[in-house]
Amino acid sequence: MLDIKVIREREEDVRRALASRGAQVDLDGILELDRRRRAHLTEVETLKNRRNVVSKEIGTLKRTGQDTAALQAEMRAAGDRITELDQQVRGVEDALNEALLRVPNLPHASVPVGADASGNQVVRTHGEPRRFDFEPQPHWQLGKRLKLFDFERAARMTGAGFPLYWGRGARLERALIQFMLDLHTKEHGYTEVAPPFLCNAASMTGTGQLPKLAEDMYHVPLDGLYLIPTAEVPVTNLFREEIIQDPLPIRLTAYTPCFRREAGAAGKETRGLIRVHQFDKVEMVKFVEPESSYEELERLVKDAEDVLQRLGLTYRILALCTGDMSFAAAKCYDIELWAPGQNAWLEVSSCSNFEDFQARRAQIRYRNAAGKVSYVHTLNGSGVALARLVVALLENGQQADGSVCLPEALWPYMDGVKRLE
RNA sequence: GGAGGGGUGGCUGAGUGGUUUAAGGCGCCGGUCUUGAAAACCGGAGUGUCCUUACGGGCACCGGGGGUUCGAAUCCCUCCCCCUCCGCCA
Repeated sequence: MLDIKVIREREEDVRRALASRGAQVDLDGILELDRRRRAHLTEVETLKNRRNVVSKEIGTLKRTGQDTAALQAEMRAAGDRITELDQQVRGVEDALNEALLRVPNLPHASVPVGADASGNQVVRTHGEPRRFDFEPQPHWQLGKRLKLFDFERAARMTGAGFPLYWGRGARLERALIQFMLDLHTKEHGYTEVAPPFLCNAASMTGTGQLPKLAEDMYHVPLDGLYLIPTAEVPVTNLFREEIIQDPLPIRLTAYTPCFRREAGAAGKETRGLIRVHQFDKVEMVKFVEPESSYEELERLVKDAEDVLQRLGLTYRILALCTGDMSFAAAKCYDIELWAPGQNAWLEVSSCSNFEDFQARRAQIRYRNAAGKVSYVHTLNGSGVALARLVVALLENGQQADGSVCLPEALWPYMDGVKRLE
């Protein structure tokens, strides 16, 4: 959420920044609500002041046995008017808040300007796409022959897009989770947390999934809960409505499954594991002081890259442009893996700095060096998302006979199994 | 799911309708004293928001929301959470 004071005082800057990301926002309407809110407040608070003073006076008069009927009658009328004005204030505040919750974050000055994904910039590429002396197969063929997963049975028990891993496929999934958590906790300085997989509406609003993206989530109306689309939600909301007492930065990592309805994506990239309704992911989340958040963003990307480098995979880093960034991000890097069976790059991580956008929504604050309470900056990034990581491992490690060589870093996690065959 | 007990500031803990502008204690910050520290003493300190160039002032906040009243931490309704016991259960 943007600070209404910033909108009020730097209206033209805000307009320009929102336009650069192609956002349609009724700033005039928001500013008008803001004006009305303040005008109403001034009026009702003057009345309340009078009521407080007179009520105290009534108390004093009554103690000395004097008649207060006239004053009480006057205050009753004032009370009615206060009730009326309070309702107006609430109405305006609700409308203002509702509008502000739908305004996206402002892009950082370093974000490339562009209208859509074609404006994204390749920051760096690591490794070379592997050359094959045979026709590389897509992962669904490799996985079927090696009995790593069973999409047909999973579709029968649940539905399309809910993968079922089998045998060494299931083991590979678990091994990768373990490998990534170990790396982040033992070498990158993160603390592991294991959060709930469902969150309430307030948490979903805090990180920015609600109100705009409701149709992208699985909802359990009976309990008012949503299945998490990413561990970002529970882990960022860990400190919701708190003034954090622990020293910053706080770096957390969590494994969770992720659930996404992928509304509107039907028929697109739906084959195999590329786009699914449930996938596993290891996430990294940081709470930092504003001064260091961009430094922390670069470190976050490095921590995600380390996973891929140790697995010997070819990837590239994209700086997303203004028009392609997600709602809450001020700056975002995507990491894409090369998948030879698709002849395409697959997004396996999105590393974002939200600055104080989520912190303001979720009321996550800390005391700065001067002792003043202020909003933290929040960041998160996948480190990394599993299903597509498995795709890249299978397609890059495949041999002419259809077997798959696993990178050395995984051998200890696979009981020494070096090759799936 | 049933019954009972609770939710007050960073922590602890008083407060059942009007000098409560939320007592006291602990912790915290500043000062005096000291070579330094501790102790003691003195002082300070919440969050949000509105008005104001500033100085300063107002309003709101005692788990959330609503109500009664001239006036609510206090009374009423409702929801949430925590604790104890019972039931069920991996």
